[in-house]
Amino acid sequence: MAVYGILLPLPFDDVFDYAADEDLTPGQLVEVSFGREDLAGVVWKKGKSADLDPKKIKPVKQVLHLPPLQPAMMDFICKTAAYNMAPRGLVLKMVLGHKSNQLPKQKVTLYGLKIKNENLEGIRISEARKAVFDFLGGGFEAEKDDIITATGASSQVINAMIKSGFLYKRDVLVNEEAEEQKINLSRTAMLTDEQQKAAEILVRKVGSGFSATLLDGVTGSGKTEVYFEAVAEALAQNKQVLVLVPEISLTSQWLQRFERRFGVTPFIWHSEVGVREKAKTWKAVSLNKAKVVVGARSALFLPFADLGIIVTDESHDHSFKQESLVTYQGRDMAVLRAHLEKIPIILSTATPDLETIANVEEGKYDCVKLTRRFAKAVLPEIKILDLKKDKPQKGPWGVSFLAPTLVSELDANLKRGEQSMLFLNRRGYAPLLICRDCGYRIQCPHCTAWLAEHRLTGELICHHCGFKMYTPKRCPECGSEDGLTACGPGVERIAEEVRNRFPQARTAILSSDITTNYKQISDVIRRTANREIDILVGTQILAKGHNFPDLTLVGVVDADLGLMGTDLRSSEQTYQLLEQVSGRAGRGDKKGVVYLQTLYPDHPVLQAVIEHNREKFLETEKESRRLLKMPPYGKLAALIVSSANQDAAEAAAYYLGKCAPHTELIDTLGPAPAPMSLLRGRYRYRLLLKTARNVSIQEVLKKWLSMVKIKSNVRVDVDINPYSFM
DNA sequence: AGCACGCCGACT
DNA sequence: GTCGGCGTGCTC
Repeated sequence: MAVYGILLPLPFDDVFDYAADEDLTPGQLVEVSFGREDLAGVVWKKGKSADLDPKKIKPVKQVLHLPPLQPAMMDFICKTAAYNMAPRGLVLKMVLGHKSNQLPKQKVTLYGLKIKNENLEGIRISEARKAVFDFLGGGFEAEKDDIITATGASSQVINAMIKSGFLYKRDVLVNEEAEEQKINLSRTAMLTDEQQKAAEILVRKVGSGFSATLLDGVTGSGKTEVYFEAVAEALAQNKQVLVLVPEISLTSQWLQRFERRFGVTPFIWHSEVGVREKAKTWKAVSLNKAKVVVGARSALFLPFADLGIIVTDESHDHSFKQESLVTYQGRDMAVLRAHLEKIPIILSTATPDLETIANVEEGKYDCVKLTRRFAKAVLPEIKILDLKKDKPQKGPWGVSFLAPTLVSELDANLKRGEQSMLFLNRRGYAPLLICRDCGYRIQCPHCTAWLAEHRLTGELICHHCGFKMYTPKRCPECGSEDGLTACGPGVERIAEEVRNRFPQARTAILSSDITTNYKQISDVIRRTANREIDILVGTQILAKGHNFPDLTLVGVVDADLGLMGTDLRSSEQTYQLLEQVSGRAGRGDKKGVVYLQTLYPDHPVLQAVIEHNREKFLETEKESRRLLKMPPYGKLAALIVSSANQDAAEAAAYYLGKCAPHTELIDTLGPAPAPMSLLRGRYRYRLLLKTARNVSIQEVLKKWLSMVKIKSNVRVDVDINPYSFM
């Protein structure tokens, strides 16, 4: 009986000792009992790690019939954990995925709708039940857990629905295996000379070890088609391919382009994919049957058997950063994985961030440029609308948020039969309700934030913790009947104004709280692409890589949003966002126009956007980062000290601050109450650690944290290279 | 993380 | 008297 160290998918950095009589190899997946539950774990090393009573060592229950993790994958787990200051077990948890694919399950029970959505008349339906009906509409089947997470309905609601005959259940064997993906490589792409040259450079990287290449192309230049060539090359060498995309841009549009090129649907991996499907994909990936996977950042932790290339699409996108459980920047971890697997990675974007540019300038990354838009398309003209001069005019529906010039241009565009888009990065109807009579502002009980009004659902919602309440009729403070007034615009309010001004136009809203799942988002995007929509009003989602050939006018309702942020990346992010949004206009053969509404027409970021002058923006931004010794010219880490008990959080934060290292190369700031000083019922304090580039910030953090005894009701979260300081 | 154990306040 | 709040400690 030999003892082995088994890494478990739990928040521990160390392995646990188990005994086995057969010979085990590191990387093998095993089932063990831990406490009262059974878990899948990974054999990490031979020999015992802890000095404990041999009677306590439990036996390995069984070796799972799954391919073992490869050494590069185990190395990736260790390095990801070390870099992000997370326990290795938590990184393993991301690798093993959802619980149900960790242990082989015999069967799984799926639920579907027994009756059609349309036949619901005369039946009283609660909010939760309605969500279940919507989720399972169109013959969709899902596991109970998936229905619960997707709809927020409780399991009692679902049980009641089964009992009263709304849902049927069906048992499915879970050990179904995916067919090997057959890729059609005989197709070829139509590329311009510039694209062809870029593609050739990328193709040559495949199969020649590690390399990182920035594919830097203006919006609409056909980056996707270019990196598809490198994908094709990897597939031709019979290697696997991983394409990482921002969570929301994995729409049917992207998939259609992929299918047109390769004749198959790739395996898809993101948060809305069901447990059963994930188990199938996980296995197919580890058995080298899945050749191409497209997914959100979590797909990076899939155990590929023979990976040949990684692509990150829209690689500047901030949704590659995970901010919960293990905090990591998916794009950076993708580069790390490519390095360990000794394969190329392509970072594709129109708006690279400063870190990536610095890596190119230092020769760590290669760079391939695409400077021209595809076919006849040209870059749109960008015009600034000074809201101080071009003041929005009140209408019979109330306050206006659109400058008269923008209104008349929208009108003209509508008359020409062309499409328009209005962009405002703010969900709901209004960001805040204020009482005109007593000045009271309705705040979230769990966070330092106002509650946003959502008029479509009649609710006030906290955009930070999800707290919801019905919109009160009277002011909760003074009881005034008509005092509550919506303050400022959200997309719903802009859409309301558009409908009032242009009742004949077909309008739609694209916002994560109205279009809540991939199906709905894809639907709006499809209708827009099919010209069934005249004016599309939307948030963030609009900025992401969609292709609407007939869209010729883009209006940015508030270009200043984010310009005044305290975040070191806020001007970079605003620049990227405006550039990306502008990039939606004029992708077909008609020229596009973009209007930026602003109160600060001379702001350098806006000036750089209208001139399409990225260099100018980058130079000023680099200069200020250099002066502040901020990334990429220094390293940065944030410590968030939080507790349900305010005194405990404050005490711990000040104690950390007192022990903070200060040297020539190391600087600490804080503690200060975090910008969101109360979040989800926890009081938060923040400290920032800044070091020179050649210092290992993780080592400094480790030493610092080991000096301080933190009480158990206080949590310290480390964020390496923080994006948001919230 | 998840779970049990255990020690104090509030309520049928 | 008991129910249940969460602070503490443990899992190989």
